[in-house]
Amino acid sequence: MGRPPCCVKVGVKKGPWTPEEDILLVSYIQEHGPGNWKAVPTNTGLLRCSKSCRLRWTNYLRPGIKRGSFTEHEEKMIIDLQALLGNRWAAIASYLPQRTDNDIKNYWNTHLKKKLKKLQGSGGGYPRDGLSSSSSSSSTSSHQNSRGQWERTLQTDIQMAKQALSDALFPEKSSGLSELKPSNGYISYAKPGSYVSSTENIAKLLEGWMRNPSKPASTNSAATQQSFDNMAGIDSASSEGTRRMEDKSSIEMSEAFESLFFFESLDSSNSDFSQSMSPEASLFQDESKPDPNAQGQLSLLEKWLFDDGANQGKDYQLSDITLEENANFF
DNA sequence: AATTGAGACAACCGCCGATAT
DNA sequence: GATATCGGCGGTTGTCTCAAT
Repeated sequence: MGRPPCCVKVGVKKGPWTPEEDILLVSYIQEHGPGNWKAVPTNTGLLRCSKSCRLRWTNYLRPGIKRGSFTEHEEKMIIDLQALLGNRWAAIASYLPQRTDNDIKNYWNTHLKKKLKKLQGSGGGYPRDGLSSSSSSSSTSSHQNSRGQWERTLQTDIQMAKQALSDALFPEKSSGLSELKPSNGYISYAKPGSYVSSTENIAKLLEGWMRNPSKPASTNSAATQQSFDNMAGIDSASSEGTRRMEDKSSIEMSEAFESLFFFESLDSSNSDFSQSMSPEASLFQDESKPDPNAQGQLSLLEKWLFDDGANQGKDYQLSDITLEENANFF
């Protein structure tokens, strides 16, 4: 018995969000924090369903989202993580905290699928075809092979995926098979400070909407400017949204909306924001200080990745890892 | 300049698990 | 325990942009 759709109500607006709607939503969340999405349409007057509000926030408006083209490093991480985790985009996104699961899913479907298909056709490239790693290949082979063969195939898959993932996550520890040099110096999990402000996201949206923003006198603090500078540097590779905006107007808009969209909730003391994130993603939320738990979980992952020696030769059971240790990861 | 097709991505839909009643 | 509700996730679709013709 499925649930009825949440938005059967007549009068619920669909389609692209307008800047005005975005402002309403962001203002509300700035005041109340994310969560209790059911109340958002009621309290804001938005003619959107709660789900739509949550999605808009999660995929577009929330702070720290990086837009634009994916770096080589990100791309490889996605491929490797997909091989390891399957189409669990939210889990994959937790390793790329600046990217949303929707973005990663889109990128996979539009770019990487084709790329991997090509690579597979040419017989080179990445060790695993992520397309078939999670289910299709395994299930197909399960029909063709005996159980033992299937298990061996799976073992090989796991080992290869682990190797690929370790290469991507810990290039300094890898065997150097696939040295990656992120073009922008972005290291996803290791630099909590790489989180960026949402101002540019909003500024992009609001371009042309407000031509004469009244510049708040107190918004040009060194901290916020630094934040924007960092963001601009990080996001310099982005093309789609950024190229539509002149640098000057970008800065002006960012300054104009700095006060509106400066999220105190980014502070680690605010738990609402973290609660709105997936457990995985919240690992990366704290800008100011590394999360000891995150460190611990990374260590666990690291341990698993590099624990081959100890486990090789033994009857290695994936389920041992996934059921127990993954329970700690996710 | 107009048309068209492909690519990119924002948004929707339906299902599931967790939780409240 | 049954049911209703909510938030979250993954698959899919719709719309927009841009390059090629």
